[in-house]
Amino acid sequence: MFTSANVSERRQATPGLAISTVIFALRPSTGSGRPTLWLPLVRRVRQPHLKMWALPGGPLGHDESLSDAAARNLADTTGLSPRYLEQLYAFGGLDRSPGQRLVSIVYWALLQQDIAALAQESENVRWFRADDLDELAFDHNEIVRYALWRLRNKMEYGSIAYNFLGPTFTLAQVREVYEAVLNRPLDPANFRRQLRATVDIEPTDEFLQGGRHRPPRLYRYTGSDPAETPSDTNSVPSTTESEHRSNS
Amino acid sequence: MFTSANVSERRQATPGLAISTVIFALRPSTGSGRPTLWLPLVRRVRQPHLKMWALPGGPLGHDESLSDAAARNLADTTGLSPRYLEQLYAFGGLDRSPGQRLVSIVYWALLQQDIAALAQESENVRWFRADDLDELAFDHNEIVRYALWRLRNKMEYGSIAYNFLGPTFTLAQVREVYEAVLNRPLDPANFRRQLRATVDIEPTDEFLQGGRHRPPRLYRYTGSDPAETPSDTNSVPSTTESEHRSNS
DNA sequence: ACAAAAGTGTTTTAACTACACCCATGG
DNA sequence: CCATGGGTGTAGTTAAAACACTTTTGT
Repeated sequence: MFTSANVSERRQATPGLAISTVIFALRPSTGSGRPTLWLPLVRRVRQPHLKMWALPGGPLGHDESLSDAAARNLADTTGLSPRYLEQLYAFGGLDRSPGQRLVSIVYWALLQQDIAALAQESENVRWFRADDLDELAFDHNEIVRYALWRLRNKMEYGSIAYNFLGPTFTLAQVREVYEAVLNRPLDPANFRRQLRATVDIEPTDEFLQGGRHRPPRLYRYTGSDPAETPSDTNSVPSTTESEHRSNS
Repeated sequence: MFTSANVSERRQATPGLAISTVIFALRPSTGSGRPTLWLPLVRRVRQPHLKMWALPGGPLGHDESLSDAAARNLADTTGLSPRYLEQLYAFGGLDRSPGQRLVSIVYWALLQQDIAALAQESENVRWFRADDLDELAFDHNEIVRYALWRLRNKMEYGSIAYNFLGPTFTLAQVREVYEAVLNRPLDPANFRRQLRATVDIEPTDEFLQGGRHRPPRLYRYTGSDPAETPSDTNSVPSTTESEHRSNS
């Protein structure tokens, strides 16, 4: 994954540059059927940290933007393309990687729930619960922890939840997403109202059939969808979600 | 500033990597005495974009962390050290720089008001009003715009305002900072209360003398001060300011 | 008809806005 | 003593939390 060069030499003119991606998806937990947060990791096939699990990543191609590289990580490991993709942070600590100095620009991605179910798994690609991970290669545990924090944070005033869902969904499904990510129960009544207050959602004429009870109405998200980190070709992140604490 | 190598060859194994820094400081505006937002730029002394103004920056040293490099940018241009320093974003668009492909990891910094007044200026280093800049080199206009957005955003629920101020300050000074950054007037009465509600501030026994009117009380900031982007040596940003929209 | 989720209404609480008002000091 | 910024009080508004309640379906 990472071009790890000859171990031993550390003083080098240019530090290595790699792109890695934290890929989140909601999948039914093994115990209860409730959806929980998972992410795919790849087993390292070379030194350093041979055979340990690590975030998918690799060097930056000459002709791809940073986000393109991240999307390629995702395609290479899962065969899928992300519903949501945003830069997380650039990690450049001196001792992140034994051997060559390595700077990693890390992205994080969200996959649509039903599509994520199609993700390929193999001997060297496996899904893990985001909450309790074993020891990963490099500083990847810390990176995942930070990505989780960002996800939860963004969840609280964002419209990113819909990126886990298909084109239509019930309000209860949205709530399930929130509960899975934030890891706590939410009041259905209040949650519904808050969502409806957000104008970015609109009811359809359809209802989800096949449930055990009263069929819930299906809704559709109407916000400008991948409105995050848009003009990445021009390299500037978007400035959506302006929080306000106005005064006077 | 930027290692701009031989123009002409673009296909190269490793893209160039540079660190740049957006440095904000509050200085008295030329017109009114009111403080406004300024930032120092450096004039480019080589191609590309010769003689244009640009963000201070340079290559990453072998032995310095990303934030160290940003702090060094700051010291090289202003002779000062930042009160606040945080990673902004990694810019890696394909056409940011004519010639070699260049990835810039950009930091942003805040300077303490009175210390910023000591900053060196020269033929090739000059301060500009953050709000109306001429055309800068590379994509630096966009970068500054994004940094401004982040600053204003963070201002609204953060404790970063104190980084513009000295160890003690009046509440009106804090308000001046907010007004300068957010660019709108704030109600003094309500502002005071909101600040006091934030427990991170504590009154001293002293009062600021020499004003034209009733002497205002001086306060001290008590929050964990540079609590942002702390363990950068270990490369992981901090997870302070958790916003909450709790539910149930 | 009954269980359970879908969906609505209502009370309480907290936070913020707007603005009137008093206080203390320099001129 | 008066102009001005420092500082306090308070009514009105808005949003959210808590929870009781009604509706609609499958079994």
